[in-house]
Amino acid sequence: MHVGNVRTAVFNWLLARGRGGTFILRIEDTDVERSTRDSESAILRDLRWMGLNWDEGPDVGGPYGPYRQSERLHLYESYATQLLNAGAAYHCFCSTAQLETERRDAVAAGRPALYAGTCRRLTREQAQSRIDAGERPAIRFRVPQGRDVVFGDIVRGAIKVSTDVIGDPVIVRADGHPAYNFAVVVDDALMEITHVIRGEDHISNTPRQVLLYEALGFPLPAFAHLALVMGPDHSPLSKRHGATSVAEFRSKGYLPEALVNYLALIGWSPRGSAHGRSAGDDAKEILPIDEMARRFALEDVGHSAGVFDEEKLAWVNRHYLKAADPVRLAELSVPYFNQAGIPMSPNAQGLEFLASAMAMASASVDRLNEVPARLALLFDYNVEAALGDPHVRDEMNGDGARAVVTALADALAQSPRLDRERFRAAANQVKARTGQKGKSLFHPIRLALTGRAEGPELDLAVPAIDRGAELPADAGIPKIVGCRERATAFVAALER
RNA sequence: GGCGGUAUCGUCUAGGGGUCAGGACACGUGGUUCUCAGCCACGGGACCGGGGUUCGAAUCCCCGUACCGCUACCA
Repeated sequence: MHVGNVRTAVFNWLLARGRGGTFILRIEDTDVERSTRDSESAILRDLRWMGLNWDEGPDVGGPYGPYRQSERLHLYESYATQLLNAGAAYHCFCSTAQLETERRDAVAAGRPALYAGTCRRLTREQAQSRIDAGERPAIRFRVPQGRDVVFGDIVRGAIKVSTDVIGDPVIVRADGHPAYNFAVVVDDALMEITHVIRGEDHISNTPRQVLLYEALGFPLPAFAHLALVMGPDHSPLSKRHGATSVAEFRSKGYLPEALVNYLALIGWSPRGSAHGRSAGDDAKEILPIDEMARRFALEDVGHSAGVFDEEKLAWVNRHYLKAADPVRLAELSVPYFNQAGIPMSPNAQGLEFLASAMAMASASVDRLNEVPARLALLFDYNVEAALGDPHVRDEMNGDGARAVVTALADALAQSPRLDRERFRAAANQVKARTGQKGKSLFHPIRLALTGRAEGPELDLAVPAIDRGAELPADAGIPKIVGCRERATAFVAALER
């Protein structure tokens, strides 16, 4: 599912949930080519992951089923027949080639490119005899000429279109499948849909549909057309802009609540939220989905297209990462460790350990896929690689740094596994022995204990390393070398 | 080509006849007595153009321009 489409789903969901409405999932699978089992299950999977639960749908059923258009063919057929009998629709035998020629001619002549009406005046007898002769016609809706169709749009206000620029649309294809514009009208009416909220690419379809509602004697729902989501170059968001599908954002390690929150912010802001001279609590853009539902109003939705900004998505994601349950984060991170070449399948104890180490990653990372890099210092401690770095070598050539590391190894030699207090005590001991402080004290310690010049706070990292070193082999976590062993190995390597 | 839609910092937006045009992301600077990230503070940065209405227009109206959509027996 494309994020632009889920955003539409988000707005629908928000309205339904905020007003005690019913959120319905209907599968529009009248295009046999494009509609597959996979595409349907992918939609369900993405929607579920996003937390956009539905009250009625193909999987849960409901009083207005079935919820797949492919299972409602008899309904469309019956309404098409009704239209045919009323003279509001007619059979069309025109070939695609003929249609194409007519369209090109119309454009060349500066006329609107619409159906020429060739079969409009065929009598029912003429049509019937051609059908009997084996021709397979489509069914077109007879658009009344010379009047304006006006419909209200909650987002944009009244929209008026002359029927003179609307060609007679095909409502049933030659293969018997209904066309989109027809199927949705029948379904929306039968399913008693009150609000049709969709992308603005459908606004030109709406007049045709309004005409169909009229011809069928159905009451009109409320319409709301949402501006589209664009890429940074202001063209429709597509692959070349990077990730575009829910599945891709999921696999990059965005949290669903963050994606939902961010998507809702494109084209909508809570009334008065960003308003005023100073930012108060109301100015918060971080809003849990239920809170958004409570505040959501279609009237507050913007009119113009919005550019999808992954930087801002990442910012929103960070907020949710910080607030998330560490155990959940630990579970979600496991696949990323495996991808990153840190194979693991933690049991409960391993997970608990991972969760305890999560704080040093979740507060400083944009996405879950960055967690392994942030926590790699736990698992791959490599003295040779560290000393192979010219900068590290350089720093360790200083007498001060050398003394710090040696003193550290000494201090840790007798020490039990470090927790935060013991680490501080050890650091103070080194400080007293060497006279080094601040950066020239802690940076060599960091190098010796993590093998890296940068990383999480040592107060967090050091205890995590030693907790990991105590883990039994069956915890499902790669073996972790403790700080004592690291310091010793580092000094030894330095002396070589 | 025809028809429809849209136009406030780079981006998402608030506002709307008289405002220092506000906030958020991003960016820059400084702080956080180990680093990166984070966090905090401060800073630069916008009303598409032209007419009209009005004492006064970014705001209302018209035209233009740009962008987007539709113009399918796709949805």
